[in-house]
Amino acid sequence: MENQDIKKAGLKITLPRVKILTLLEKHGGHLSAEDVYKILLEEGEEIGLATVYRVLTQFESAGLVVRQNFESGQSVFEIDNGTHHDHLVCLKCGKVEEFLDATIEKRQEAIARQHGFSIKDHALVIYGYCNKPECSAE
Amino acid sequence: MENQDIKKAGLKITLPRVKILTLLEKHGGHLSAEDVYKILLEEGEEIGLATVYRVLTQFESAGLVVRQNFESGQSVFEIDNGTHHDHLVCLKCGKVEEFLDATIEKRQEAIARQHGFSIKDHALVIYGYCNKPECSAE
DNA sequence: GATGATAATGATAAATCTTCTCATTATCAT
DNA sequence: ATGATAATGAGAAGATTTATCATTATCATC
Repeated sequence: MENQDIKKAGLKITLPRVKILTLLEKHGGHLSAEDVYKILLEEGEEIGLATVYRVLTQFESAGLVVRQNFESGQSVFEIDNGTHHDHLVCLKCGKVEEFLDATIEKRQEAIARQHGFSIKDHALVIYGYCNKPECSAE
Repeated sequence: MENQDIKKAGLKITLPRVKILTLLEKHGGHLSAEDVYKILLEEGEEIGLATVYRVLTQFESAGLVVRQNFESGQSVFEIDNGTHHDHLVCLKCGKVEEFLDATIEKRQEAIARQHGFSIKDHALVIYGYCNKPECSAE
């Protein structure tokens, strides 16, 4: 029940917040603020773009969603289900796949330690061409 | 001699291009287009911001420089010395350190293969706090 | 269930980063 | 030196995101 998540974050339960969180859960994928705005408009919801940006940032602070900065120039958001993962992005069709590799995670910790960094976060994105016929060529 | 690099890229040797490439080599670090523009202005050069953006993009296409997209929201550029590496970024002071880990590189190849992706590029950035006293405290 | 303090919304303006336009200027092969 | 062509720079414009602020909704309390 996503309403409880919103409340736990110290935020009031409002229609825009419920709509946005529900959409992200339903969609499952990686949506930009503009994506969220357009989809909600198409579904007949009345919502402002500023509200979408504001709510997504609040959800990020609250740990409800995770922000990803791919090369596209705009941030995309996905539900934070608690399991960290990295991304593979197809440069042709934009498909995003997720992966988690224990070896890489461990090495990162070691590298941060070697450099005297206390690791806070990391972003690993592999860019390439997926195996769809129209993408694999190039 | 950087003039040869510019020529090899199929670009005419112009003052702005030489200035920008020289600055990046001299500085060694990671500069944004705005950084490059300001530094050149301070050095008394006459140059337009549009030219800086244009030239940096051309240099990127030519493989002379590498573009990095950190969380800052703006692209930063560094000379491409041919040796790929990843980055550690301090969230407090902005310090950037470089590293290369063979294990991680190999695992990425394997992961891309497993997912049917032909890997084109990747970006790994570890965010954290460096060991300077003013940064290491959370 | 009504009330009121407070937070949230949405339209718009503005900030930020980057690219485009186009008249002027510089480069370089001849 | 000349001329075809590419490059520059100033400003406009585009794209993404944030700030402003009057109006509206939420929710604890009565």
